[in-house]
Order: sequence, then C-alpha cells, then structure tokens
Amino acid sequence: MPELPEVETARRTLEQLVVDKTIEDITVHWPKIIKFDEGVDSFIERLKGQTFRSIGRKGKFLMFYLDGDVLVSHLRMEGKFSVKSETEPDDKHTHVIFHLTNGEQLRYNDVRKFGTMHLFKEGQEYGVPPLTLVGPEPFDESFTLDYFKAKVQRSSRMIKNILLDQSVVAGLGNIYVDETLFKAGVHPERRGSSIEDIELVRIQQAAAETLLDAVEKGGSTIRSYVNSQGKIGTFQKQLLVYSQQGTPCPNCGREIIKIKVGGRGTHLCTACQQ
DNA sequence: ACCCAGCCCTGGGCGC
DNA sequence: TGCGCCCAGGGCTGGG
Repeated sequence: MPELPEVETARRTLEQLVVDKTIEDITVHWPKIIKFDEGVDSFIERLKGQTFRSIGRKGKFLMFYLDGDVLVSHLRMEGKFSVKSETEPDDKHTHVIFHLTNGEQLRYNDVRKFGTMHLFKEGQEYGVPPLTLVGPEPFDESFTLDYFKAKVQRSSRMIKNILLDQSVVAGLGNIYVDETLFKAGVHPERRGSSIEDIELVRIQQAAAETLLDAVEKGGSTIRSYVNSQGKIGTFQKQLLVYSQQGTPCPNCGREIIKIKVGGRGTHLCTACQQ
C-alpha cells in the first residue's frame, strides 16, 4: 500500500523515465479511474501531444506536470506506474496506457482499481479537491508544534485517526502510523485532547524520521508492491510493529498485538505505548 | 464535529 | 481441487 515513501520512490523513478517524453495517445480500459468531469474522451484529447516536464508529489499524490496541465494521481492500495516498450505484453491489471511517441508506454496497473487520476490546468490544482484536503507533511516547516497542538489537543478523536487524516498531516498511512506511534510510545487509541506537548513532539519527530528513513530505503514492499522499475523497497525488513503481531516487542520483549482502531488493523505494544 | 457502515475492487487465506 | 466466505484498506459519501 503506497504511502509517502512508496509514492516518493515512484516519483523519483518515473522522473528518470518519462520527463521529456510526449504523449501520442491514451488507452483507457477502466474509465472509473479517470476523474474528469468532461469525460474520458476529452481527458485523452486534452493530453495528446503534451510532454512530461516534471513530476511532483504532495502527500500521497503524484503530480505529472505537462504543457500547461497537471495530471494528479492517487495510487490508493495497489496502484503502480511503469514504463515499458510497446512490444511488451501488458497484464490484465493494466487499466490506463499512455502511448509515448518514442515507442514506450507509461502504464497504470492496479489490481484493486481504487486509484484515481484528476486533470487540472496548472496552477488550479491546489484550489480544488482532492489537493485542497492535503495538509503539511511531517518534515514541512509549516508542521509546527503550535499547528499540531491545535489540531490534536482540541480533538476528541483517537490519535491514530487524527494521524491518518491527510488534512492534518499528509503522507502517513496504516503502516507508518503504527510505526510512528510505537516509536513515540503513544497508544493509538489515546484521545487527542489527552496527548501532552512532549508526546506531540515525539510523534512529530517519529513521523518525520520514519518517513525519511523509509524513503531512503525505497519504501516498503508489502505483498506485491514494487516500484516503477520493478525494484523492491527494503523498509519492510525494519518494521517494528506493523504486521509483527505475535512476535516480541523490539523494545521490551512483550508480545506485539493487533487490534482494530477505526476499522483499521492496528499493531502495538501495550507495555511501551501508554 | 465526530463516528460508523458502506462503497469501490480483487486476490489470498480460510474452512469444509 | 474447489467452492464460498471473509478480509485487507484510502478516501469518500451518507446517515446517526
């Protein structure tokens, strides 16, 4: 499941592969992925002839900058982009194909079909959903203690739910939230209003540290997730609690347990996280 | 303002 | 071997 580190890894890889390449045509096998009011046909027509200029990222969104337009894509659970020669056969989960003028293809593959693509005129993308709902990333300068205090300590929601809220802090998903709360020593079911300043600082540091470390390792490869070059990340080897239920806590040796928080599988050590 | 269920999907794991 | 069932989950919507 791509979270910020996996999306950033994809961004870096794709930038090497598609910048300066031009879209000749687009094939859409699963139209629901295209979130464009004017329809799939106009989506295709508008992108034809445009060249990829750069690739950005905001939270878990990939942003492909072209000639005046920006394609904003969310990979959701299992979405992935790859660049292949047009002679390579595509599998049944390839739903969108950008045919490039050099004979290559940028392919969007998604077993769950949950991913999305929005298209905006460059400059308008931040004024409308989905990007209006994306807050600061853990290492942004605007992610200050005062900002975080206001969002957390005035809330009765559980801290895990607050951290999964992309408008509060962008980039964390189920894996890295569990890792962050373990490192910070905070129980995921604690109410926001009960979290002390010192704990908020620990959460901020743990979130930034965890995400940056995972970016360095190329993200986590859970199940079949691989990046655009088919390479796998290695961060899953150093997950402290996620999917570690039944094994000893790396800190105290007590058993890591799995519970449900807000409908999400949640991994923690009840001794280390109060 | 919050929570929850349901929705979108399919493959994998389970019981039988 | 295989069927049917349930689960996983990010973001969104609709109802309480």
